Amino acid sequence: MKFASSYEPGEYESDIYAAWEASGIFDPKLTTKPVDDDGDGVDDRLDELKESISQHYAGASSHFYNDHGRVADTEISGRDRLTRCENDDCAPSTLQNASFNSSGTFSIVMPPPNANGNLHIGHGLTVALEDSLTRYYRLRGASSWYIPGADHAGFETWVVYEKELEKAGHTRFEYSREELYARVWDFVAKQRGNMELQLRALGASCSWQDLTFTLDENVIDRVYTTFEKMWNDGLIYRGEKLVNYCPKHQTAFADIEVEHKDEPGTLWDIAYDDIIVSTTRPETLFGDAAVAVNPNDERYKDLIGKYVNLPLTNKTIPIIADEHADPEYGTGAVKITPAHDFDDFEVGQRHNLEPVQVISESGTMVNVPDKYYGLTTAECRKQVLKDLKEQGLLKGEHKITHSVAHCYKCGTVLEPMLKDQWFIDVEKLAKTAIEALEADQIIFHPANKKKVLINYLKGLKDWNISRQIPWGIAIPMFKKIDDTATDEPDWIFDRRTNLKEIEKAGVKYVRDEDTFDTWFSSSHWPIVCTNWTEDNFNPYYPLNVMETGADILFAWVARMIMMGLYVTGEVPFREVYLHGLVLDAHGKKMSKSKGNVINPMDLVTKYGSDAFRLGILRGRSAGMNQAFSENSVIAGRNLCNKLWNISRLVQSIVDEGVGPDSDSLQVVAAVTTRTSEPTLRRQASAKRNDEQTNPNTIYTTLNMGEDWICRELNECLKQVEHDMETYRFAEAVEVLYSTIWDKYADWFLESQKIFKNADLLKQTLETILIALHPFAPFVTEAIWQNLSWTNGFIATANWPTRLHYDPISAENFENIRTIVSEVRTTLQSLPGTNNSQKYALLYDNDSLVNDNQLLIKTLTKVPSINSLDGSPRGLRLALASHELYLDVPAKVVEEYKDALTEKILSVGRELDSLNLRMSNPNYVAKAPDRLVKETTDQIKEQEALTSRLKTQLSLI
RNA sequence: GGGUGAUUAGCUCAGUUGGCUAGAGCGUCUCGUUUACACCGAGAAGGUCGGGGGUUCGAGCCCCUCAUCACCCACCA
Repeated sequence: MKFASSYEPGEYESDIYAAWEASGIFDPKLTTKPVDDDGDGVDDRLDELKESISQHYAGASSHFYNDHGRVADTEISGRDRLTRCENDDCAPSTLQNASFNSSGTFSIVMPPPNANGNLHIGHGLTVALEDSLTRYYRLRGASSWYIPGADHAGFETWVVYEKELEKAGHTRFEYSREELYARVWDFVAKQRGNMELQLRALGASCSWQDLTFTLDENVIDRVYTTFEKMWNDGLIYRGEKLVNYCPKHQTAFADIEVEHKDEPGTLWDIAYDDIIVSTTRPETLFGDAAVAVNPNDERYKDLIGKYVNLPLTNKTIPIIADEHADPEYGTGAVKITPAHDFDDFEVGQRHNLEPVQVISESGTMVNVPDKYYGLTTAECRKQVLKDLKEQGLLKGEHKITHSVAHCYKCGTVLEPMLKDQWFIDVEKLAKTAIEALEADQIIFHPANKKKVLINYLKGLKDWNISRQIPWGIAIPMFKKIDDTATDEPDWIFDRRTNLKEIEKAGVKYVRDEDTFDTWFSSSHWPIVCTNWTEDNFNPYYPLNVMETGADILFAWVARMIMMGLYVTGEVPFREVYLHGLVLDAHGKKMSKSKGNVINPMDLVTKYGSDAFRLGILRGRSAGMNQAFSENSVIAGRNLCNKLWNISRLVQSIVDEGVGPDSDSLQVVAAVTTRTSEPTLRRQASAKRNDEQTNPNTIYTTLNMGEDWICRELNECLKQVEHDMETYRFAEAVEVLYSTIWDKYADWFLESQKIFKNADLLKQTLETILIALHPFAPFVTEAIWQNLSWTNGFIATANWPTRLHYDPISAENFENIRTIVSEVRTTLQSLPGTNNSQKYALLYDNDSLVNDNQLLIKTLTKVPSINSLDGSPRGLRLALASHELYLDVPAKVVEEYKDALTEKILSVGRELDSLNLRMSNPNYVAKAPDRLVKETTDQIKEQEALTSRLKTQLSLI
């Protein structure tokens, strides 16, 4: 036997992944280049692919048996079969995904992890989700394409690199842009590779040949094309605007990158001659252009239009009226500093005030009296306050809480700074996106995010795409330096960003040193990953689904939608699945400072990749921030080991060579016949169409347990299909877990220790292995490779078709289960230990029990099952509506009396509540007949049970 | 200030358009080891579904209200 007694993931995972990767099964069946030999304008391979999918649905079986006991006609074509079986529970459900149905493809892109970083827990979740989807659709026959990516992570990487520079005693200012870019490129190249290995360890079935790096040439090319188009369309403009600027990193940010935090601060009252202004930033007073008061503020009405002296300077500034001033706040008078405050900037524009920049890009004071020149803002504030105090101009000081903008990376307080930057006019882009969203061209999971996104887009401001960091895609704009060429535009677009200076029509231009905001290039991700081009056939665009974190809904998803629509005229994806944050076991955010960070790779090493995937999907739903603990990974590990041992047992039975043809089975079958024979016997029904599975796998169900497991597996498949197509991953895992463990192992396999129907065991084991494969790819493949009768990879097997069974027989097995459970419960509640080995089970003229003695005996472990001779004795079982007794001495029965009385009371309570419901005339009149009948039946059942229990009690 | 979500067993969470006695994993307790698995088997305990009101024959689910928590956006001189 090849199977060890427990599954050790470490022994299999890397070999399995290597085999998958080498075989090329992760690459899509279709490329993006069309083949049209017959010239009908449709890609020929699409037809083939669709045909193979139809074949797959058909399951190529010549007969099938449905739940109504009829054998269907032979030779049903795939398509017909699909239609006919839709409501019949005998074929896999029709795939819900619209684009899958039309093209036979499934495409998904990976949100690119930082090329030179390590994967964190969020990546672990992303891969578990995306890979489960990919593998599911691959098994369903789609040409599946999971496109991996690596991010140059412009700002993140730059921050890391700059720290390295600092450590080495250097600064960025010692190098040119070109030198810095080259150095970071080398730095990243050296660090690269870890995360790609980690993706493999997580089992990501992505197409490595198509890995896209965010600085790949085709990416830059596409980004430049879009930029050029926008430039020509007038969507790009250069504006001197206030931007959030980090003095430490010396770059501007988009609004979205700014982190606001509530902090304690001070509001100072400062006398500007006759008027006292309130400010939290006294040091910026040198940049003041006015004092504003509310036009309706009676206190200051007479001062409007007058001039006051600006303290510590010899400047005078006007008092103006503006709604911006809130009479309720502070003194009601506010100083206006257009160059260093967003609101003030707007006030300044309204009143034609000249902005004066008093803080430099490195965060020191400029354009101020010599005394203050060169001080940092903090030093300057101190000095200004001191000087104001000495002059008696500081009139008040109030402690307040206000929100302050911080750099999301280093925490430095951001400085609003007046800068020339490239902006995108987002109005039209946002409008188009909103229309697409409102027309439901994209389905969101969770659904409410659509509304949230529309809300965001409605208030979107123009997008600053300039960044002053060298690590990124250079902005392809050049500024005229030749002043004599007055007819030429100041700025021109040109792709030659490898050159610092260019010449065009005899005029010299110099390149803008800035790089693009990474979100600008990232917004092209679905376009560049799928190789979408203007003139190309591409069955993979739009993507079927975009899976990413809910936290970057605005930063990324919104921009991909706008850009997709702008560039391709189509939405970039049909559906969006957003996952929430993975929190620690107590629902707290993971952070280095709290020390509660979980490294996914540690868990993979400890418990295996599958265990991690199962564990992180458990209990998780779209868009929710949810806790994660090692316990759920342990549960996943246990399932893998369980499955391994299930397979071990099945293989050992198969090795014994028993099957429907063998003599031994005939003997067993003879003593375990069905209580009810189905009207027609199904036959040769489970032949598979794929040569990767044994074409001789044919089974016949021979007893109730076998029919029952087929029914349960069908039900499980149906649920998993539904869950996958509605993105309910946790539910899919849940139903697989309980089907495999609680049903397949605990009942079916236990019963197969007697019956040993090898062909059915093979068939059903394949079913559960394939169904679990999307979630636990390694263990299912390891088992598949170890089983004696399977061929090829399970990763490319066909999704199971429904199993055929006798429904009446399947239902009868439930009776056996009830009997067995009650025997077990009763025996355990009797006084003493090892009761199961003490007392025999007695039955009276009961064919179900008579025919299944061996099974019941095995499952309950009672020493014997005997026909009752003479009058009843011992303890009568009550819940099962069969006349059964445990052969227990009178003395023991006596001790069971209390338990019995309690049981009668509890059944009585239930009966009361049922009767109460029926006594309500409105219930009978208004509730659906189905429910009323159900209640009536229940009352009958409970009454019968009560009377049985009472009889039992009276016997004692 | 605007918005979104949450509140169900000791812990973490399911509970799909309202409909059987509200489920799972982990934890707890009892019993069990003749070879698939102790990463196991059999059983058990544990919830007035955040509070209050309403709609309904019927509410964990729908409506109103209150409370608590979390997150997002805007913004606070």
